[in-house]
Amino acid sequence: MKDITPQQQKVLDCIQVYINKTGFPPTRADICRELGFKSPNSAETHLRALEKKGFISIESGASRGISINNPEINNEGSEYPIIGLVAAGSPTLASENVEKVLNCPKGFFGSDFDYFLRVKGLSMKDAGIMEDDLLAVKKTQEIKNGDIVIARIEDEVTVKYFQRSAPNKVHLKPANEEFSDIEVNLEETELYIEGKSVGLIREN
Amino acid sequence: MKDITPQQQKVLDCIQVYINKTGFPPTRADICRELGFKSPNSAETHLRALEKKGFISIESGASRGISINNPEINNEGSEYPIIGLVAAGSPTLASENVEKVLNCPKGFFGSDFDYFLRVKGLSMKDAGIMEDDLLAVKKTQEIKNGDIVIARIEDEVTVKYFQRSAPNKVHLKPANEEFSDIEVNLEETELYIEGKSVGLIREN
DNA sequence: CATTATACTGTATAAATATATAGTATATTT
DNA sequence: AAATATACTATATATTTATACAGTATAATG
Repeated sequence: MKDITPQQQKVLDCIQVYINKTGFPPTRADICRELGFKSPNSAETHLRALEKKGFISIESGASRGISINNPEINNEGSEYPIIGLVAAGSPTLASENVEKVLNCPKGFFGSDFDYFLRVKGLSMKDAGIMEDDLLAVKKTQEIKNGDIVIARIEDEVTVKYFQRSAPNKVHLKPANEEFSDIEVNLEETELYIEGKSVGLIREN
Repeated sequence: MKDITPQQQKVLDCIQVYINKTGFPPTRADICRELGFKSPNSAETHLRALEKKGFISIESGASRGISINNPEINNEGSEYPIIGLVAAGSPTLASENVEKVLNCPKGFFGSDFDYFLRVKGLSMKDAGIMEDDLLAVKKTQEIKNGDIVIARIEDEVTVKYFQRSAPNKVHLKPANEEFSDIEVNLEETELYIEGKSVGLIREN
């Protein structure tokens, strides 16, 4: 991140204050009003400079399409992301997968965890895991037989019971008679374990 | 805050997700795209309804001038008691019933609640409520058919679906074939509704 | 039975907004 | 000395956007 000039800092602060106050970013004209500029192009050029330096992002063509880039990892608090549909191949915690964030005390489930996964489908129904439940997922490779795991087979993400049946064979078992076991031969098929479930939340 | 309809909830969620994803609120057209509407007026009328009910504010004339009204600024956690075995006749929240307390953000389940109930038995298994789960219970008498209620019949506490079948008759329905309905004739039997379930937590 | 709320499509338009272009001026870097 | 970045004014315009108006349809309410 390059150096910011005092005037650019003023503009950046102005954007932050405006968002805090109204809930949405300012227009060029709003920035001019706040900072006393007389031409919208004054704001425009500052915005372009801030974008070039990486402090903000500007969505081209969109009104008020300014967002502040905040690389500060907000992990020390207790805001956990809720992951909805995980697009094939994309990293799980990428921001485009984050449905919203949920404030939750650390160690709420006895164990640490990394994110909430919004459950799709009823394949774990008999384990009391229903559609739209939030699974507290701990990213780990330490899996025991019988754990409920979040697994990625080829490009599909699924929640199942984990059972190693042979050195190179893993059974992924649903908890619903209407679904059948998935048998994975590790020599033929790539299996990636995202993590395991350490808890569950249901919002009625 | 008035009741929100399912469709309005969808629109509200859509706005929140859009803001989380982009950093700024959606336009009417954006909402239409996300939810499959074909007319911007579909979004407009939903927005006006949400505004009228107090869920959002709309800045007149401003593009993307939507902000979500969040009266739950108090996301500092509170300590909620976990109620285990409820002794016959004793008041639910009496200290001898408190198993332990759990720190949980206010409004965690969208709605207020008063305590956690440790679930015993599997009578609500098919609703995804398993033994030892914690039900977030809101003490209220506002019960709709289909709500999951915590009911006290004579001296026993039970969790069931609530269904009023006649002015003086209530069906308490389990979600498990192995259990049978409880039919309560209010003229003969005393039925006290402790409250209803507004959420669930499972600690693995 | 009339009214109101919900839930939409479709079209139109005034106003809001991003953004380009043309200048002026000063400081910093190469 | 020339190029580049900063910091602005002023004007113009295509596009975006909010929002009104005209409909259709269904469910709930008094």
